Amino acid sequence: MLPAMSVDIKNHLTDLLRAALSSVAQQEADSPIILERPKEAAHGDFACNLALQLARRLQRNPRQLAQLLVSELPVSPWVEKTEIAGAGFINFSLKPAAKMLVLSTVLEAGSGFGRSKLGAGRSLQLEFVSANPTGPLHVGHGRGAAYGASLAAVLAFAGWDVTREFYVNDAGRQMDILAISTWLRYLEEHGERIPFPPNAYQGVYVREMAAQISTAHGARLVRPAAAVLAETPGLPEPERDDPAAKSLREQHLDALIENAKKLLGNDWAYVHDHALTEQLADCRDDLETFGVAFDIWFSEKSLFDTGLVARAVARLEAAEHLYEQDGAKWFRSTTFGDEKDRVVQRENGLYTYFASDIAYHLNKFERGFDTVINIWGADHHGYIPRVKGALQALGEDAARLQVALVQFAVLYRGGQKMPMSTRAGEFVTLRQLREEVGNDACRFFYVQRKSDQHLDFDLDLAKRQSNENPVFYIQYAHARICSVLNEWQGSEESLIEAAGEHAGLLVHPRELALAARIAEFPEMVEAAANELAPHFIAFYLKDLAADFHGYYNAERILVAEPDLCAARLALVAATRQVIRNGMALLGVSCPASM
RNA sequence: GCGCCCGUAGCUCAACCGGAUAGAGCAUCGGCCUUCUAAGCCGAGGGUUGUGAGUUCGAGUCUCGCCGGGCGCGCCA
Repeated sequence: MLPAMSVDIKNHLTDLLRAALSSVAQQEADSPIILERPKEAAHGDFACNLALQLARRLQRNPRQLAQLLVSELPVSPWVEKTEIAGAGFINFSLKPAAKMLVLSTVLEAGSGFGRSKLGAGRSLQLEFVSANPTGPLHVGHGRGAAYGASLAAVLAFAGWDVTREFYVNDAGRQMDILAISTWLRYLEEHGERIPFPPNAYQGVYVREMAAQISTAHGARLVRPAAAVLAETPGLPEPERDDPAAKSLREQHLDALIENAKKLLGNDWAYVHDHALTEQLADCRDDLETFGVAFDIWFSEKSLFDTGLVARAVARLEAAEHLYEQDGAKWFRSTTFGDEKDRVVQRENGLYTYFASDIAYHLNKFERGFDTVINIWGADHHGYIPRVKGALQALGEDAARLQVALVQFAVLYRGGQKMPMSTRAGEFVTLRQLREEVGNDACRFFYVQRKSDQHLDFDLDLAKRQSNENPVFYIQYAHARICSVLNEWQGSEESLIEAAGEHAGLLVHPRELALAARIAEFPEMVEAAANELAPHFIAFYLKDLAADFHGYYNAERILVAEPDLCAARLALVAATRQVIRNGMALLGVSCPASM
């Protein structure tokens, strides 16, 4: 028997071409050789456009060059024929046995099939979600979570050493607003009615936290409301929507916070931390249920506590990238291609969010990751030049930072766009979405689009348990295979044996197509990793399932001839394995029966 | 106004450093279950890839203009 498992057909063909190339044109021997899988079956199993690529540099007719290359190709036991087609493509057709080599590979590798060394163990940090812990995650966060988790899985499978990180914005004004919102609701519970500001957090979860505090501390945190009200400027009329009114409301809220801090003393920190802990726990629980896990929850506050923010700003200052204007410190980001310079330290001495973000990114780089990837909402795209600029100014190689932008997801129900105003607290939470359509459909729907493409999330479709729903289509293929293997009741080992010995019996066009699809999986993983595009996997799985369903309907698997039956079982068992491996990357389950 | 992203079948979207006749699903129409799960399969129709030029053996893909849509342009986070 031939050493089937050790042969990777694509590499094999590349080697053949490389050899031919060096004898035809020594000076071009290092040119990249790309093998494609032609869409058209008549074009063989692999196609190479090498002759077309090199024709001009070598000043030769592409077809003649292709002819030359073909005549220099070493003989291979796996190649049936080599043809020159079209403008100068070299098309390879493989012997049926060569196309089935992959079955042994899949069955032996199992859940490891498709694993790649592309990343070569290089360290990579992936930061995603990083939502403010000021309320439940909504459907927009869900897309970032699903995309990030799938991408992390793909990159890890492709050989990177991946660290998944959530940046916790626990230091800013937003957290203070959450704390004041909680305290005001608490006061309401105890009969101290202070008008609840329209720009505070309106959600029911705030009342829930207030109730928790009441349960634990009774009325201990009640302070006379009049004292707070007396020192806070009045709110403008609710109808007013002009910039001045908006500004007044923000001032009012800030004043409330300041007064509350004074009134509550240490209890302010208690309310603040309670709210933070609650929301963070809720967020973590939400994500975990969604199959999204993080290795590190990185606190923004810790950057201030360790002095890193001040240090980063000082370093920028020492490198003369800062200047003072109107009492504030500005980073000259225009030097690095930004539209305008940015404030890092305000007139009141407080650092901006940008300053802590510089510190955070500096910290990421200092931790030594080879590559740092941020997943941001597309509305943050204008933020990229200033962060990269700051890293450059600090003497870092900004190219180590990549930013993947995720567009918004828009929910549709009954063909109608669903409103998602966070202000009114009517937004759909990730939790609601998950519970409505289920984790599997949720994860899959989020990643079946290119991430930088707007996503229309059709709730009705996601819930439908029918052929219209791609998740079920793939899971159904898996369940069917389980059912067949169940019926057969043989051992896994015998299938590996069958794949090695009888795979040559598989010559039906659908069998060849299915095997070719299976063989493509490792390439899809690498492509998805390179392009940061887990949606490749989603599309691939749909194609794989389609190939299987077509085969299943056309041919019976459990046939009387034992060798043919075993070979077919090996083929579908390999299909099942690849479905599992692919679905695992997307965080979608594979039930054995449906 | 400036910057970034997008425009592909009736709808939602693919298209692997530019490759051969631009592909799927849904929807529409016509077929397939006494046999391993019909949540399936087979077939048909449906396109000047917004538009005009350019680059080259070759452009949905790259460059420029125009048209249309989204987002961003705070001492907010």
